[in-house]
Amino acid sequence: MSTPKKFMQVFDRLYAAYGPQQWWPGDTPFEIMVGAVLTQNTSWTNVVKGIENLKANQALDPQAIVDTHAKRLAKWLTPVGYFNVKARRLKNYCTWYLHAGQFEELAKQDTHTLRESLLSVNGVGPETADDILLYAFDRPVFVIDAYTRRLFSRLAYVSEAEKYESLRASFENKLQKQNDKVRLFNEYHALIVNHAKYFCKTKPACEHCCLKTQCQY
DNA sequence: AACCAGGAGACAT
DNA sequence: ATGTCTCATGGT
Repeated sequence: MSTPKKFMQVFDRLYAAYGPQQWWPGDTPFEIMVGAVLTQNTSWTNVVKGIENLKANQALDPQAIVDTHAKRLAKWLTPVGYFNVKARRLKNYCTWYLHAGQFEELAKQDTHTLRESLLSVNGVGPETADDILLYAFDRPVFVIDAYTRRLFSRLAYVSEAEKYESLRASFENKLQKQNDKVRLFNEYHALIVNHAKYFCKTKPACEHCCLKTQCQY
């Protein structure tokens, strides 16, 4: 149905409109991992405040997070929203992360093994896992999020009902022949998220406005 | 003042 | 396998 060329044309238009995005916002792989968990169904501006709180308490560290009582952790995560679940999820993640030997050991694993291991953590679903794989471990996986679904279903390149794994496989397949997929996937997902600011606000959305820099409808 | 944000898990059907 | 509910603050 949609050709690989179309998927690159969308990328080219987004890149031409917005330029390189310099993702993921975060200084270290671990900070990226924390951000990936905290941003679940949450705006990034809220996540920043939570990460600032962690930093201010010397708690942007896996051992510190494991050692911090959930109640105290949740308090730091207040501005993030879902602070009780996310405190629990962060602790789950950090327990796994420390047990697995942190970045150095995990970086030795092949992408599939690492992905399955990430998904075994309670609180890490497919999108969070792929955020971490792409942005912390530089693996060529295409992240599917709500914006990706919305944009490409509005463009009628995919159906709204398509499931996560199917979409991911589809995107990765369409872009298989591109070189430097890590960089491409990195920019592509970031551009889609950035572009979401300009999504058509009308309901139902018009089908053709979603790739214009400024929707005038 | 409703509505949504860079999802995921528990649970019922 | 597929729906529905819950989690929660902050910005429009």
